[in-house]
Amino acid sequence: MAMMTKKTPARRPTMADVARLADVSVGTVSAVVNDSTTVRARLRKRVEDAMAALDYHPNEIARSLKLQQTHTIGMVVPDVANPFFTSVIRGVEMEGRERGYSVILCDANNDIEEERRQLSILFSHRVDGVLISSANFHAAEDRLTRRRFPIVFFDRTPLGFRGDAVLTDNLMASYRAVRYLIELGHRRIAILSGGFNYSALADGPLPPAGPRAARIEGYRKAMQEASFPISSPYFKQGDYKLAGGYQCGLELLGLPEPPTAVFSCNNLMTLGLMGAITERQVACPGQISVLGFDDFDWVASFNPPLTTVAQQSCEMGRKAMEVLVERIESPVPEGERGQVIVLEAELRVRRSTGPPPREGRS
Amino acid sequence: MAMMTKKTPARRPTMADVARLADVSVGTVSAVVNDSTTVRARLRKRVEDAMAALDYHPNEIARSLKLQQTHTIGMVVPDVANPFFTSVIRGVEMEGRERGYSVILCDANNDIEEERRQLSILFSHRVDGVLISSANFHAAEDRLTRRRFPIVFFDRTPLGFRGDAVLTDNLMASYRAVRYLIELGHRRIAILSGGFNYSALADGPLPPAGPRAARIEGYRKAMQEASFPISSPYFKQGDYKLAGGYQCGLELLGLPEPPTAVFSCNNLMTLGLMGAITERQVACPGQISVLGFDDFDWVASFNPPLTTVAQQSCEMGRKAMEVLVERIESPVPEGERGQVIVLEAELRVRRSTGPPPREGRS
DNA sequence: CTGTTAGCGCGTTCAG
DNA sequence: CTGAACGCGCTAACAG
Repeated sequence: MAMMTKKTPARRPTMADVARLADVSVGTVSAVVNDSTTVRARLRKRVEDAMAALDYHPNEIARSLKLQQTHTIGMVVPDVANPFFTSVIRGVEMEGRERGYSVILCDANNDIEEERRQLSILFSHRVDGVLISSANFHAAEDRLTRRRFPIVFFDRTPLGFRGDAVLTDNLMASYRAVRYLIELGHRRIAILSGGFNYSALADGPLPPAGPRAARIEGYRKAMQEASFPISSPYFKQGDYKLAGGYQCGLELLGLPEPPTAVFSCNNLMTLGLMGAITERQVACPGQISVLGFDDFDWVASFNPPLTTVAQQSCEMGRKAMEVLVERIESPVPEGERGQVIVLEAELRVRRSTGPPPREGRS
Repeated sequence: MAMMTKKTPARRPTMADVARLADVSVGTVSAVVNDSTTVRARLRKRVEDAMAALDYHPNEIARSLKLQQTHTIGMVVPDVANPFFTSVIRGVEMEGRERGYSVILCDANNDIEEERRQLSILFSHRVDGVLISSANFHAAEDRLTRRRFPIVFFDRTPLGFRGDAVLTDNLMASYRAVRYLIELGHRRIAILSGGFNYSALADGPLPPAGPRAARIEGYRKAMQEASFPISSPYFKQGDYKLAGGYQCGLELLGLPEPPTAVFSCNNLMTLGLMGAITERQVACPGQISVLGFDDFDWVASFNPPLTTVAQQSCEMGRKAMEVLVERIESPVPEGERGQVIVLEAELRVRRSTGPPPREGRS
């Protein structure tokens, strides 16, 4: 029963098919596919016609097996839904397209175990390299960097990192942001930072040392330089998520002496904060100024339009891909350090920041 | 010169290496990798240890070549940066992970020529199937559906489509949205729709028939049912982008008799519209109510929080992947129609909608 | 210039 | 249960 099922299941044309139709050898077909110049125009034409007639697409899998390279790279991000990463992905895509690389996208979902699994799958697929914003640098560095496998970190790197990476100058970015607030006349400035939201910390010896520490440090530096105290009720740890920003916002607003400005280190938390401000009917920037990290379409349409520090997210993707391809095509010499590219962020002043209210001045 | 470059360039362990180390045959190693039950526990253990010691990852490329399937699918979206697609991608990722498929992401950038190229690359990579929100159904349908290549459309489909697809019930969604506005007492209701922004239209016989037509139709139906006139100044065509929404918003607000409510068919245009409203200092929802399409983190944090129609974007991704895998693993019988899954959207009432101002009532 | 052929790493058969 | 042999589609080296 069911004898003739799957007989010739829509087999895709192979080089041999093309060769047969064009009445040449597979070697010749291969030559025209890889456009070696050693094929006469007439023959080439015949081959190309045959390819078109058969709708032949070279089997990249077979080619990969032979050439030992797949023209595919893996990209693992902690959260595809975060607009920052979305924008980086876009940059990677663009650059990849131009350089002939496809990208396999993996969402690690901020889960370190998942990340390990994803990496393993990428290895199996024999990607030529990996782009990663890792939740666990230690493991990733150990498994990849030491093995001389082409890998470029972006957004986050481990402490004392020696490989290739593309990063934002977070310290300078947040320093400038807070300085701007200070110049506006603010003195009671709160910071809404992320907490350690990675389980990675439980078992890894290295702290994430991602953007978080640098952003806090920039705040600290600016405050200290102005000889302003950093009072602990103004130092809030969120969860990098909307809910945390909302909660911290309510707490800040409920303080006996609330801050006149808040520097929010993360886009999602900024949203939560604005939600709290709107709900409590506090005037922004009249009563409280808000300066957030990351700039997207929606921040300018907010009410009020948000002043932000804009990372060059798309550019970060492009550069990361560029460096990766460079490494793939000419591996780094023995014992050489990788290159770390640092991107500047830009302060975009809109209307959520202004001078502090009267009673807020010294 | 340079005699010994690339000598053994960090060769990855192969099955033969594992077999040698475990002192078994490759056949046995293969058996444990594919966990055939025909391997004794003791032997299996030895093989697994060897794999771990060598950090062996099965070569998925070789396996793909042999098995004629890559466990990889291609996903092409018109715009990776659009939060709607981001969310769909997330769903696809999740479902793919569970079912053992990796996804190669392609951003067609709303460019039809680019889409064609991406599809060709995906074919070359021998993806097992494709998920697509196409800018050009005609070409895509022709090239894929007719060839019995597993493909699932999402978000947008061609008119009279007969294959597999996962869609939102856009007509019902917008009908309900507009009805809600009508029940609130509005009568002068404007619609902010997208225009034909795809060059596809120039050469294809089929209109995109994406969400656009259905959303307009829902509006028309609700208005007609209430016997309200659809006045042409209230029927705005944007460009699906922020700038277009802003521009249309200004025009709407500048009308001698401005609408008391606006139904915006696209998330980016909603943002532009809100920008215009904020800038003109028009009270929302006091003077004008706004109801937008698509629901994301930021809409609830807006001032005022936006009332929206929420598509099940993540679910759309999951379902699309589910159907695709189903097709891959058991191809549709000759002549059978594909299945079209329709997802309901949900109205999320927040504070950007309210009754019309006094002078707006009949 | 063009044809022929040996693997790339793996899964599968088949005879032990 | 094992070991050897073949072929998936392609590239590159060599032979003509």
